Amino acid sequence: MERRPTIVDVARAAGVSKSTVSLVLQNSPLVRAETRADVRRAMAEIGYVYNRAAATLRSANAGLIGLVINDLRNPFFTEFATSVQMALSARGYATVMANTDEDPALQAQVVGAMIEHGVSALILSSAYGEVAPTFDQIARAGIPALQVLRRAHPDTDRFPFAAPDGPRGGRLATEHLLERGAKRIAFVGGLPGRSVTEARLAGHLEALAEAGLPPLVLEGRPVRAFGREAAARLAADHPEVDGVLCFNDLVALGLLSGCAEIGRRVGPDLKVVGFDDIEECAQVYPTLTSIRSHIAGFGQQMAGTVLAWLEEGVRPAPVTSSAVELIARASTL
Amino acid sequence: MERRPTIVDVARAAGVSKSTVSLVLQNSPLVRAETRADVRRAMAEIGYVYNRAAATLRSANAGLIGLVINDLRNPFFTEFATSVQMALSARGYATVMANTDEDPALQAQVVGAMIEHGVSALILSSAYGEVAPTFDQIARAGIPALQVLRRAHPDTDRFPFAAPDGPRGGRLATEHLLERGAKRIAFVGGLPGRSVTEARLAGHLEALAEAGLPPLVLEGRPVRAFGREAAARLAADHPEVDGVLCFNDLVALGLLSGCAEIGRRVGPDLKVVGFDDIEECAQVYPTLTSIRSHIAGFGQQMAGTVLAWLEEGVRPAPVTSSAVELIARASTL
DNA sequence: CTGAAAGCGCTTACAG
DNA sequence: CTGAAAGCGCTTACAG
Repeated sequence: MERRPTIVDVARAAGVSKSTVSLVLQNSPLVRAETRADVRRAMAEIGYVYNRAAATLRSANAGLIGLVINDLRNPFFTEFATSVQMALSARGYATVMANTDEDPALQAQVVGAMIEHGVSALILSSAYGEVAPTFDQIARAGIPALQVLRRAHPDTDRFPFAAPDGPRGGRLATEHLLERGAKRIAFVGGLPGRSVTEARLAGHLEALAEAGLPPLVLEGRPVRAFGREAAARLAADHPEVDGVLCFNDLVALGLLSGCAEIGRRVGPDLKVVGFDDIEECAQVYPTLTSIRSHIAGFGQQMAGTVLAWLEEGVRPAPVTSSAVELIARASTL
Repeated sequence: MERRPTIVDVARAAGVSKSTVSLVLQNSPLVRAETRADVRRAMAEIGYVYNRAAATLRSANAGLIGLVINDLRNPFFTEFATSVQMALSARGYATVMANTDEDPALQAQVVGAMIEHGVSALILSSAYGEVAPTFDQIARAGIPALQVLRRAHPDTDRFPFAAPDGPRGGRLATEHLLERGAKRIAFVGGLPGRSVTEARLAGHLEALAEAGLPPLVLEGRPVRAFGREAAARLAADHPEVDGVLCFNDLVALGLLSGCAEIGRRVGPDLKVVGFDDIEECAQVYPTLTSIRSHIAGFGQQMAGTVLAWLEEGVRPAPVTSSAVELIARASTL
């Protein structure tokens, strides 16, 4: 039957040894240009396809990176994951991707599967909770693993962490609301005790304290539905609130919908700032002021970071914060 | 150095031969329960991790499925990809996922990389355009490949195609608009000549013809920004239009924003139907009537279909349409 | 039910 | 620059 051709077949067709073919495959400078061309031609002729499984078995680097995401349906994480994957692809790596739906047990399982598949490194936007099983496996496998966006495991020496600067973003947003004349500001959405919530809230509370204003925090799931609910709750329970910093854009977009529903004008009556600046912020009405996390760029950077670690042994700093900036739009006019 | 343990180490620890270990790994009924337990215990003790690259080299099925998506940032495709990936994961398969950003050349490249990595099968929501390089490679590799959502390659005998029922959805949406009293209906968004546009439009035009109404089609990119623009264009150029079927939910959501912007009331003044029923439809204000494609269920089904093909040789029918239904909400009240 | 042997398709020293 | 040989960690018949 039509067995897939191997380097032996290529060697025969090109009239060289299989070692030479292997060297050509690795772009080794040891092979003469002419020989290289002969070999390449032979490959094309007989339809040779490189078998990475065999190469992996012998060498180690499988050219596979694992990407684990807590919520791939959330557009923020989708944008991140997509930009990581495309950057890795451009560097010749394939990406095994898995959504964990915020479930640490499922996360441990998919990470185990990825290790079996021989991923050379991992990028992990972890679920919260019992993450020991996940990280123990990674430690045993001894592969580079980068924590991104959420600091789920405290040992950042072993598992370096990188994320957009949450405290700075919280501060910028709050200062902006104050500049635009807000007198009573609420922080809406985000679950307590989670690293992202803590970071964003910290900057917010600092700026608020400096302005001599008391905090008002409405905790909640970081989803549209909560934002929508919050619009009604704010109007009913805290009518004096005239400025809102949302935990993320989804909450803010939900809040916008909720305000439209109850006839509250966003901008004049209630100033709203989102967080992350996903694409939709510029498309809704009114357009949404947000803290830009430059998530696509951040994803590309993480791809570069993990490959530098893997290929050149450049271990990233334990903690890295990437720059954020405020994008002012109609929701705070 | 700390070499990763192999089946030889397990065999030694358990006091059996490595063949036996291999059989245990494959859950072969040939091994006695007691022996199996001994082996499993030994594995746990020495921290054995299965090396799939080695297994693949010898056997073939790598337990890896390739998932190629034209636009992973679009929430409709994200939902699809995520549900496929999670269903595959539940069946013990890992997913190599890649976004092609609608670029057929990039698609050919990522498909080539996936084949090198030894994916056992492919699920492909293809880019449009020059897809021959993509499908030629797949044919040469001789692996099962399922076209989903978009019929990019005409040879559905070789590359079976499955998608939610576009004509039926187009018809249901149009009939609903008519029932709700719309007298002049436009179809907004979708690029001409593409399989999805053609399918949805076909059902729409049929239903319109049966009602004796003339068509009005505004072609455009299937994105929010186009929908937003379309709101203004409709108001200016076709003020008589009182019902709109959008190519997809993104266009419809953009249209809703655009209507809010120009102060046109969706529902009373203009009835709007989206297509696919992504999660956001139930969250916006006003809530959006849409054709539910059951995309998560569809994704799970596709995972099952490709595994049945791969594992049991059950080749799918050349063309499969999955059921759609209309979900009526406030945008057509 | 278990063991010994060959082989999957590469890469890696090691000679030449 | 090129070739012959060993070996990566499994699975697969084949005996027993």
